[in-house]
Amino acid sequence: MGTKQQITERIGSLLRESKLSVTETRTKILELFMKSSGALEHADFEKLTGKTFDRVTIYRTLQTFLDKGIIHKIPTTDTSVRYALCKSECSEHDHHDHHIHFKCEECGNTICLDETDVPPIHLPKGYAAHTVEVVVSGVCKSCK
Amino acid sequence: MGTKQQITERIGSLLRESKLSVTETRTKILELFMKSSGALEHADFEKLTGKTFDRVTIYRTLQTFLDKGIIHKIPTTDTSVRYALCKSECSEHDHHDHHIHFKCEECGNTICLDETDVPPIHLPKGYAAHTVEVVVSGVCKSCK
DNA sequence: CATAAATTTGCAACAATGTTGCAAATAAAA
DNA sequence: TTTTATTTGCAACATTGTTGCAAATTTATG
Repeated sequence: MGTKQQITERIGSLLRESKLSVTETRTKILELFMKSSGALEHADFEKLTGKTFDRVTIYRTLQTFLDKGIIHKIPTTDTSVRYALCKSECSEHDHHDHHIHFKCEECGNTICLDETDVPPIHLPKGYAAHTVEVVVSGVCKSCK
Repeated sequence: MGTKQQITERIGSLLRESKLSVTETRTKILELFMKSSGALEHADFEKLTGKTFDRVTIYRTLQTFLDKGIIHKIPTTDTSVRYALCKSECSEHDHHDHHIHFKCEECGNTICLDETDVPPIHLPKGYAAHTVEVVVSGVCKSCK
């Protein structure tokens, strides 16, 4: 994981690579992503340690990160929106998630299973697939 | 598809089987589900032909149908919630969707691909799967 | 390092979406 | 037909997401 300072430096590079100003909000939000194992939703960012950020700022920051391919959304069956950090293969114009998502029914956490590939889906004739999203619900390692 | 009257009768049976009163709202909403090929969202129900139903009634009706296993939700990456009719295998206490969902990036429609099975997912050790949701985005038959 | 230019933030105001309690209306049971 | 149970619609509210704009912060420039 690295020291606090190393993480801050890594975040700085990430933001500069994406041609974004290095600001307190962006740094804090990325820190939270790196610290937490699972996917985050909007509410998680409002209770950030110390200073609280305006809801609007958080919405805009998350949207910016989505645009730049730094984070991705995870599909849900409710109105909540969950976000997770992208791996290095993702970029602004070529944004793929080749992993599946797992939502634990016990603890409620959603995590990216990076090692588990999305299986090939055989669609009926006439359909062209662009992206495939897989969300598995069940009981996770920790809750078993 | 059958005549209007046959559909109405089928809807009546479906509701009675689920131990629900046969009301105008429920009938109209089920009619809309049966007429439309794809998944529906809340807004689609508000502009129902003729009489308009209260938003609250629609929310409650959809929730009731979910509880009874008449419809199911489809995961999305935004805040919208999409619903589709369940097939006969679904019931109140045993609710599976063994098909995948396809969202067309052209026309915006979401449809259930009933013939396309969900492939088996090989999870890492320690994870127990309960349900698997697959949503494929791309271009559908009609838009190609 | 100081200043100018560009970007980001926070506030206010609004829009859209979802929820709850309760009385009136409707459907089912007697 | 009358009684009982269920459903509906209204009002009021809670939550979530959006837009314009001025103040604050960050980056670029001399």
